[in-house]
Amino acid sequence: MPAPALGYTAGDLQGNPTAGMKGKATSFDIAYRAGVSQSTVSRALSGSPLVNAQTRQRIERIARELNYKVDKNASNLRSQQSGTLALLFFEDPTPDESHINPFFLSMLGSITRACARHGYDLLVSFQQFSDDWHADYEDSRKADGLILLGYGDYMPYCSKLEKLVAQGTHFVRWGPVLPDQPGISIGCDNHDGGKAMGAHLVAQGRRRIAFLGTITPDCPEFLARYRGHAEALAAAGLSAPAALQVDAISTEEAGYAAACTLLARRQPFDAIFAASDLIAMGAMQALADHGLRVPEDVAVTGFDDIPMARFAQPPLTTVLQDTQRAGELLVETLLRLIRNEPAESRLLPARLVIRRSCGAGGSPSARQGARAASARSPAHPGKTPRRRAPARSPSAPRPRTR
Amino acid sequence: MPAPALGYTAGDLQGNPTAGMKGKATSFDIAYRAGVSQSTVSRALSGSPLVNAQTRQRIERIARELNYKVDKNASNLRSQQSGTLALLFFEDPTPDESHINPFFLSMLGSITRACARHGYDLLVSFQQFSDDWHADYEDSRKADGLILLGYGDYMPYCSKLEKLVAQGTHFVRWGPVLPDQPGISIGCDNHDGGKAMGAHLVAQGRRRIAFLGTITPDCPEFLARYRGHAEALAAAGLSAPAALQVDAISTEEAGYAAACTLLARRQPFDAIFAASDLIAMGAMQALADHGLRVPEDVAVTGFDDIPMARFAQPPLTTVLQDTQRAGELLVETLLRLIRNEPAESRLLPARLVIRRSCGAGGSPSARQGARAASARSPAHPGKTPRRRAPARSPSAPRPRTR
DNA sequence: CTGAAAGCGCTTACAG
DNA sequence: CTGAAAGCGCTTACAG
Repeated sequence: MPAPALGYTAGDLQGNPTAGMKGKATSFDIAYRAGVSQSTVSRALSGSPLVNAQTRQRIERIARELNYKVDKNASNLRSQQSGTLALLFFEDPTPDESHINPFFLSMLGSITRACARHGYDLLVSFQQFSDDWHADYEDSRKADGLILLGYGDYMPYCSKLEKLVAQGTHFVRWGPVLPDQPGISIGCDNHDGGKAMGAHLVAQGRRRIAFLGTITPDCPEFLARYRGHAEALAAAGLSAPAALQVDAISTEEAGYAAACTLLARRQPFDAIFAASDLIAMGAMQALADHGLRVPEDVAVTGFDDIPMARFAQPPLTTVLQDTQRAGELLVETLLRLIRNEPAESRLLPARLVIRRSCGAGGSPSARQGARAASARSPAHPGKTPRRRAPARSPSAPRPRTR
Repeated sequence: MPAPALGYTAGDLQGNPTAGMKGKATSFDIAYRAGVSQSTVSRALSGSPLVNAQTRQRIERIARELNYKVDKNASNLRSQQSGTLALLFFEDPTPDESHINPFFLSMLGSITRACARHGYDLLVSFQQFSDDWHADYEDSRKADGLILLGYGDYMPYCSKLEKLVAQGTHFVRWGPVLPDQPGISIGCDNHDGGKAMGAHLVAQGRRRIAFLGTITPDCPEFLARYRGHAEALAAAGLSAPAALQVDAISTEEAGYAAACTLLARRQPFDAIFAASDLIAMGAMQALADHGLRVPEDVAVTGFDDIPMARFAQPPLTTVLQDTQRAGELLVETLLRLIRNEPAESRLLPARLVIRRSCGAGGSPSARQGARAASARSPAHPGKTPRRRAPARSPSAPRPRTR
């Protein structure tokens, strides 16, 4: 019996396209039906220019008919790359079953999309700091590189980053860009954002501005926001007294507690700059529970512009971190690293988003009117809708005396 | 020169543990150093009981020293499974760069954790309905099974599910459990949740209850909520008039628009049951813009209990879908499918979460008092905090006349 | 308990 | 433009 012509044995491949096919089709099945070698099938399907156009079409048609998909495990093994990026979340403050920080969730969305655009898959994993995460993904060839996301204690984190660098792992990290940072980071210009917010509150006539958020070196992002803020105050001849700063991690609970602590200190204040929106939401809750009005009694602002910031009552003035852009940049940078192209750390601009919680936008009297009107008229509708306060309305500083 | 003893050539492996190692270590490297065969290394590291305890320890130590990790591509290729699940999101209504529904984000969190608990990786992908998603992941052996998540037009979706079933793909889907559903679904008991909410609003004394949310068969989940609601009304001798129902997909924008449409119809109503929290948040915004108070003029309730529901002003009464449990069940069920164990569709109980937006909890007079007090006293703190309204306080029905 | 060997399904020099 | 061959790094019968 003569040896088969093209390196495969006919086996049970005769007959109609799918009859007799056990399990998934392989490139040999396609080759047999197309009357070419398996190499040619591989080339045709991977878009190699070395294939005759007609042959390619025939192969593609057959592949479609057989519902053939290249086996990623085999192709990855052979080509020594995975076509996959791994996203590692760190949730140090909330290792329990609680909800994930919505800001990171937004990042997740944009990273996922960016990966898809670049033809990469995304492996997602939630990590504890104790985990031996630094090695797993790239070493086991599940991913070509890592994206690191999450607040967290800075020092232990840093030493893990060094290990990653030493191992030659490809990674980018979302976080503050610091001088002696191991590896590459993409972050938001926290200092600038904090400064803009401080200046804005001052322009609104606020004079005694509290800051809620941990400002130890463990929390370099909050620290940078605080420093920018303090700089803006100083520029206006104001100070950021220690009595008006309370530590808080980025949760509503911490924000609530921090605001209560602040209130218990009995120091007058007319504004709260919270280091994150979550903290701000908790603080607003606490203020409401103490019978204080936002922004009439206390202006409250946050940082991040998470989706629910718009839906706070009143809508929360905050600093937008452009997660869309961040996700794209993170993925792009990581891909450059993987391809051994030059790549560098980057700071994304922070943008002030002015809503009503800072006292800008809809004036108090308009609010007052609305309230009075609504008291008169229970739910029968048809009134002309009040214009929604535009997100970025210019706002005259309201002078305040304490 | 004698042939090497154990099937590998010494190569550049002499010297200290890592010197001379090009790239990652392989099981052959470990075998060489441990003085055993590569097979034994593989067995030891995969936890086979067929390995001498001492040998195993030696191998494990060396593997640690060399920072060795099993190559997933190779092991997956060989064992024909990936140890990975794929999570496919469908975002039909919002194909743009906008934010993802926070409810699904919560699910993502719980699914990720459930996967980790079971030792699986999670591949995440956002899909358009047009995509040929039904085949890709499992066929290319990137995942052992799929988790399908997302609202969406029901009919086209359904035919894709049939295709998946025909192909023998392992998948579970989050969504309504319907009689002639292809494949396995895990969902929330939307009917029951809607009924509970309807009954609750009636018990609060509300009589003309609007429903915001699309109730065509395209949206079987909203439809089920609506039907449960209507059933509760009927049980109380009330009706759910068509004039008080407005279609809306699950976004704040749609909720805002739907509430405006409702108001423009000039039909009296004293409550809005929104088919989702996002719709409810938008509706509350619209009501506020029309000078209507929640809950004094209109009670508003939602569905999902997304994180920001607690932070609405007033906090939103809603129906909790237990995403923690759902994620776990989704993963567990899929794993059973993959292992060819019996598995079945399941309905998770819905739980009413009572906050202030429905008129229960903190009484109007208390609110009034708080407001008056706050008007008197600008931000100097130290007052006794008002008790936060307990999440599930028993509430006497407040009679209402229109 | 251990080793020698086959083979998972590809990609990619190498040779024409 | 195409084919024959090697080999990616494992797992797993098979034989002792």
